[in-house]
Amino acid sequence: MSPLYLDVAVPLPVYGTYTYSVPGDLEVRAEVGTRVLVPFGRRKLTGFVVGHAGTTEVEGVKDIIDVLDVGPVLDRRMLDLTKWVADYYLAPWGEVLKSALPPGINMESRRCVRLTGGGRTALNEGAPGLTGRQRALLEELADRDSATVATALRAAGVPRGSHSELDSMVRKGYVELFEELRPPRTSGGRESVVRLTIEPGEAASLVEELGSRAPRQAQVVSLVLAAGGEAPVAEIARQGLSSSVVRRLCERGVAEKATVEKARLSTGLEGWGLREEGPLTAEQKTALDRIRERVDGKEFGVVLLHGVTGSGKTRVYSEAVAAARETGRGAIILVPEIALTPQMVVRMRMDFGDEVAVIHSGLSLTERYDTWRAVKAGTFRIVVGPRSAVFAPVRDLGVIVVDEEHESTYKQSESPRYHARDVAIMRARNEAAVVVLGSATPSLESYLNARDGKYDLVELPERIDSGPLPDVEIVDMRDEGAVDPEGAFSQRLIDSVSETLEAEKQVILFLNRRGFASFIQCTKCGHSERCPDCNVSLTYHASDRTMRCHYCGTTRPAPSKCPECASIDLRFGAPGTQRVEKAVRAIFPDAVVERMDVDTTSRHGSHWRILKDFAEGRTDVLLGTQMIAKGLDFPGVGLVGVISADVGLNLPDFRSAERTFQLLTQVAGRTGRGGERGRVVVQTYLPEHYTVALAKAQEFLPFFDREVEERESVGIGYPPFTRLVSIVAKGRDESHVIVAASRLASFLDDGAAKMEPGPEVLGPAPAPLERIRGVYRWQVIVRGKGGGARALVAAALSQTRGLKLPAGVSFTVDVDPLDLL
DNA sequence: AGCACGCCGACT
DNA sequence: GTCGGCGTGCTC
Repeated sequence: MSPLYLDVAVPLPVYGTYTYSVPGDLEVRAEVGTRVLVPFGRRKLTGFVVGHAGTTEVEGVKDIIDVLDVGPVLDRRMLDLTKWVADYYLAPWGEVLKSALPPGINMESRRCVRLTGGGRTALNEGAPGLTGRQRALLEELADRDSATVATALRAAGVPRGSHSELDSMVRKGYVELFEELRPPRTSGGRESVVRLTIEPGEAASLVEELGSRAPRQAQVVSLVLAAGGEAPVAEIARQGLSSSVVRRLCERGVAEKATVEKARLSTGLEGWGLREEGPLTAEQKTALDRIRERVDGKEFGVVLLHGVTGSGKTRVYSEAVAAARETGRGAIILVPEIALTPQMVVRMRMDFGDEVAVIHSGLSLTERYDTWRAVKAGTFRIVVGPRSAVFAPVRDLGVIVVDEEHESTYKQSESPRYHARDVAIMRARNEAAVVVLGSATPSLESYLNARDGKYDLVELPERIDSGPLPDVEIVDMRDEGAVDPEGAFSQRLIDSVSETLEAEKQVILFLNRRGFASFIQCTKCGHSERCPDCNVSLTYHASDRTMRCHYCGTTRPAPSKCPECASIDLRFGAPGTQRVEKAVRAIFPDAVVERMDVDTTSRHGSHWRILKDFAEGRTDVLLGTQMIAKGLDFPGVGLVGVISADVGLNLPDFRSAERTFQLLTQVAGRTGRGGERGRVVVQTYLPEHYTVALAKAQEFLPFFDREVEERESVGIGYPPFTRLVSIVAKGRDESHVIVAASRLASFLDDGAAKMEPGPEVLGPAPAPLERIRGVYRWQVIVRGKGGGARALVAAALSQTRGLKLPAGVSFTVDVDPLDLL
């Protein structure tokens, strides 16, 4: 008995699923989990079959056009997982499904335009009676076969949204519109490779042996060796070597030809040779025992590894993956940014060879698709990748590693706003797998879960082969003050930089410039105004000279003198990296200075160029934002200077202390890598702030305890003691935005009153970024214990969606927001 | 997200 | 009087 109707989720910001009927000839193929091409309004797009229905109430049901897959691309588990993500993060299921699949595989129709014969004639005759724009459009189209309507109009300089030029051209018969259905990305996905069948050592001596006798064969062997034991035949041909050379090698029995899935790392990071490693430390062994126990028992569990970089976390990850493989299971290793973790890629490659697929931004859409298919097919059993790799279709998953689990890159900033670590935990729960979280500065929520026994906690001590902890000096800027005209440097920091440069060591200057918010701070006592209810800095609003709390909306007039010490010496904000660069160049005219922030790295590759120049000693002073806090090791660094530790602390956000501590710890770790004791100088107006004071000691635990206290004590508490949902109303008409936000807030208030325990509704208040490009933003925050806040918002949204709201206002919902900016 | 329909100002 | 701009609402 075939189902009559399909439930189809579409990848659009619409909620719920759509019902389609199935033509008889497609009934067998339209299984749950396949993608289907469906008519949607005037267009066609790819939807996902998420269920079957025997009957429907919906009128005007349309037929699906086609089934795009042979067999489901999404199995039951993946459907369940994505459904959970959609429900939990209040995101459309179709959007989640789309982001769980490789990008670029979905068909969609696009409206395209091409020149007609008449149009070409008109153009050749000088296009009489046409406007300049129409002419430009024809000329543009004459150059190419066809273009999408949008591209053609843009190229011809027609303002966005104006179709009249096009319409009149169509009427004249010069151009015609047609619909193009972009096909899914399919490529062969396979390629022919040469693989050495002998050991690398053996191969190396073979190169010598062949030497001048068979130079071509020697060349091929060394080429393949350099490529990591396997190289595409096409690559060898590109070097001007004929295939007969390869054939000889195969006949010789030292190599073989094979066809493989074409998905490999193209960065040349492969290395040979086994690293000499001692036995596991006691702590590593403990961690591994915990992991193995569960992997072997096919039991869900989470293990948190707390240890600094180089304390051997990567080795534990590798052993965990090995444990999974020994029982025939696969693994996923999530990394915050693949470009910054080449060591992880090399390590996994070395330990697991061609079982490993690496997903990185350098892959083309085709390569991503091919990799995904190969993972699904079981060709790869281990996937290393960023956030989205949590959805990799690894078969029989045994282990998920989340490296640097506290990193905010794991939270997607666009819909669906999921947190890859949390999705990983949910996926592992569903598939009876083990999650290994690792960090030197764990997130408060993970550490708390560990402390409370929900996770296994394993502390890894400082690595043995490293130098002593760097010496951290705090410069109290209230006493010392800035001595340069740009207001950036204390005399002590200038002296430290001079000494370091004289000793021919390198300097890193760090300035967390993420702060957009101007704040008012007293230069005498360091006081900055905070909200008594929310324990966050009040933000200065220049427009009406007020201080406002962005959580609860409290407003008070901006002080003209410090409320604590009555000083009138108040300052607004702090200098940014550009201003600091100017200062550095003025104070140290002979030093080679390089600045690294979003502005200097927008050009492709400049990121690497700057880091490479610094790593290789061509730069004396590297100045930058948190970009420089992560990634590569710089053994030549003698000093890390933090221009201001305060910028992050003054952000109106409950996580500002945690972020600052993580950043200070990370940036301090950039020095002392060469075995010598490094030096860190931190400038601050808040030397007594627990974050700064405890960062000096570089110990996580005291900070954790203190921060837990802070979070727990503010009202009903901040995460992880409560959970937040942030809703931002956005629109061009400020009064409409306020009305919409207020109405939503009262809706939520009513709902909260009926709940036990009732979540708390904060706001509406202007978002810290109150207006971006003419769009006003007002925020409502719901906080509650357990799933209360989420449930309340879900209920309110389902009602407000049918409710008449002021025109031109949309809501952005963020469940478990990492920040409230 | 597209895409169409529908309602108000400057021109043939 | 139309053309053409942009807001409002729907898509099984």
